[in-house]
Amino acid sequence: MPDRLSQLFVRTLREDPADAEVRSHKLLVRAGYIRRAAPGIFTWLPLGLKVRRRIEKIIRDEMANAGAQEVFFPALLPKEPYELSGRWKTYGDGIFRLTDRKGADYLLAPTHEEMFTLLVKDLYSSYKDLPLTIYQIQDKYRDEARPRAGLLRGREFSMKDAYSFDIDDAGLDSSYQKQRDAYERIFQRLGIEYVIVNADNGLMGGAKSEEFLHPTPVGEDLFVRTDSYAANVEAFVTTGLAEIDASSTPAAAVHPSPNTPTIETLVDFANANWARDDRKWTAADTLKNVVLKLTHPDESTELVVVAVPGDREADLKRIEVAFAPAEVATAEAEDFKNYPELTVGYIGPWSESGQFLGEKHPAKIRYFADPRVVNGSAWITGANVHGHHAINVVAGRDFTPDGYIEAAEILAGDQAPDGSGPVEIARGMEIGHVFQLGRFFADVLGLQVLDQNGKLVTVTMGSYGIGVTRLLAILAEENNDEKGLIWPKNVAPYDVQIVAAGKDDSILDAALALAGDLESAGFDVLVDDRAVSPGVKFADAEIIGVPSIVIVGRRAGEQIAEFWNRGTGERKEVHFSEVAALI
RNA sequence: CGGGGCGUAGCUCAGCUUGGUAGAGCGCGCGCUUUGGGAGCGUGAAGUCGCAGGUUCAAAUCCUGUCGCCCCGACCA
Repeated sequence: MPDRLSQLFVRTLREDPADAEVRSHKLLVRAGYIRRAAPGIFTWLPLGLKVRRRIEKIIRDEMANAGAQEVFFPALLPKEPYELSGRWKTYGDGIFRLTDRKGADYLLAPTHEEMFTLLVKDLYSSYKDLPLTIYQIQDKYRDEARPRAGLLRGREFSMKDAYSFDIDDAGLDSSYQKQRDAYERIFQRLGIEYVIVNADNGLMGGAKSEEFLHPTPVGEDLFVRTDSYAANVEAFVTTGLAEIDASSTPAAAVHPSPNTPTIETLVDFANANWARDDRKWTAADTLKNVVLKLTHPDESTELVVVAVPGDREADLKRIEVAFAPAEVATAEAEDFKNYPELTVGYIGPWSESGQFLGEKHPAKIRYFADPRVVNGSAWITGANVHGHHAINVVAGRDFTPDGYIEAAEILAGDQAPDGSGPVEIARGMEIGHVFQLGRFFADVLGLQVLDQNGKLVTVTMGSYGIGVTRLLAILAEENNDEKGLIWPKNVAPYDVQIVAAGKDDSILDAALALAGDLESAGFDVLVDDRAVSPGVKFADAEIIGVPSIVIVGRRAGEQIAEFWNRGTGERKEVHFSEVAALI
């Protein structure tokens, strides 16, 4: 029997919910697909579940094509595996923790690397068992500091996570490639635009890491791209900077510089008082020294100073990557108390007696610089004396950083590392992530197998995730108009929605008969059999977004219906027998 | 965690400045009419005004505290 709208558990809303901001969130709630249960946590109604199942179907298809087998882990897990991997701690407030009646600690899994690793360890012990790729589609839990945008960033979300297990790096490369290919097919089948970008490997080390980003203004990640290069800004590597010949640069000198609290005022002051012959000073001539507080995994803290050219902001995300696994925060007044060497507002690598910042220099504070601070570059920077700046402070001559890290923000127009020219910057939402974990989890959890020589070797792993409910939200975000949702055919909750438009019983009978025929022909059919005015039915059909709508009305007696393409808006009268071919 | 906004009927909101009978639209029930674009008329049910304390003869409204939600930022394998 086709589903009848009069019986379907759904209620459409005429107005946008007050707590929704992004389009997908508003429409999914208004059209009766989901309901909010708690911040970032949603209840799924029949329509929403149907779409979700259809997305999962496509993912399962492609996982099967890629030779991956489905398993299913609990969402509620004991803490021990996570203690072994260290993530019970490193996840911090990001996981939901709970305690059973005996006082034992549990967590709602944010992701399942440990469990997959232990399962394979449990069952397999020979190289002959490998390679293996297994996956699950399971709800994940993360206690996000701020859930937002409905399904796009929830605290409970469905994710397909796959893991590959190989004996050697070549095997890992091959398993990785299979999943990567599968991801491309999945996103293509779903009609979701994506870019593959190089990503940061995070805490777990490993070799390759690539993110599938969907370019969208509601995205949370920034990425850069050219025709041939794409990377998350976190993974962008600055290259192609040549050393500068500083042999004619005058010696560094300290000058008073009152009332220059910002880069802008400093540049103005420099041009007014230290004018140079060849050109004006610009922000790019100043060196900004940012004081950061590192919190190491053992909870110890340390202040470090990071230098970036004054015309760029320091990018904390990029810096975080460089200092991982330490956590990075900007230093606050409190933190400076223990560091009287630091003259806030006038911090610099050099003072009149020579290099000042750096592990082996008077301040004993580690000093790092962005690669743009090339040897020979000359800077206006703090002189470590209140109210004074130094000019012509030359990198490599007057100071040498303890190390170089990617610290400055990336700007549109920067050169791509592969030489393909200036990059553009865009916003994207992560929809998939493939990456080579390597042996991190296998090491800490002891996943080893015997190789051909009878020797124990540690297995190498890959991890491959796709956010299922996030994909659904993105599909809703991309496929709609002012009237409502417009689902792509392969994920729509129904193939066709039949609207019985007219009060005569014969119209409803004809609609039901047509529905029965279409269902027999293999279509998933929804019939609007309600005793409401046609306007209501049309409006609901539009917001629900089934791509093919068939109106059975005035000419039902002649077996004539109107076929309505929700996407194009095109409507035309056709004989009942022709409907199937149009769906 | 920092900044901003908001909690009044199932939903979207008004009322609060200036204290005095708790409202509208939509939705929901019933009756009649209507049936190709959220239809009409009549009638009805529905609210501890987030919570707690205080001021007052009297608090949705003023004061204090507290909880929650949304947005921006920080954060986000």
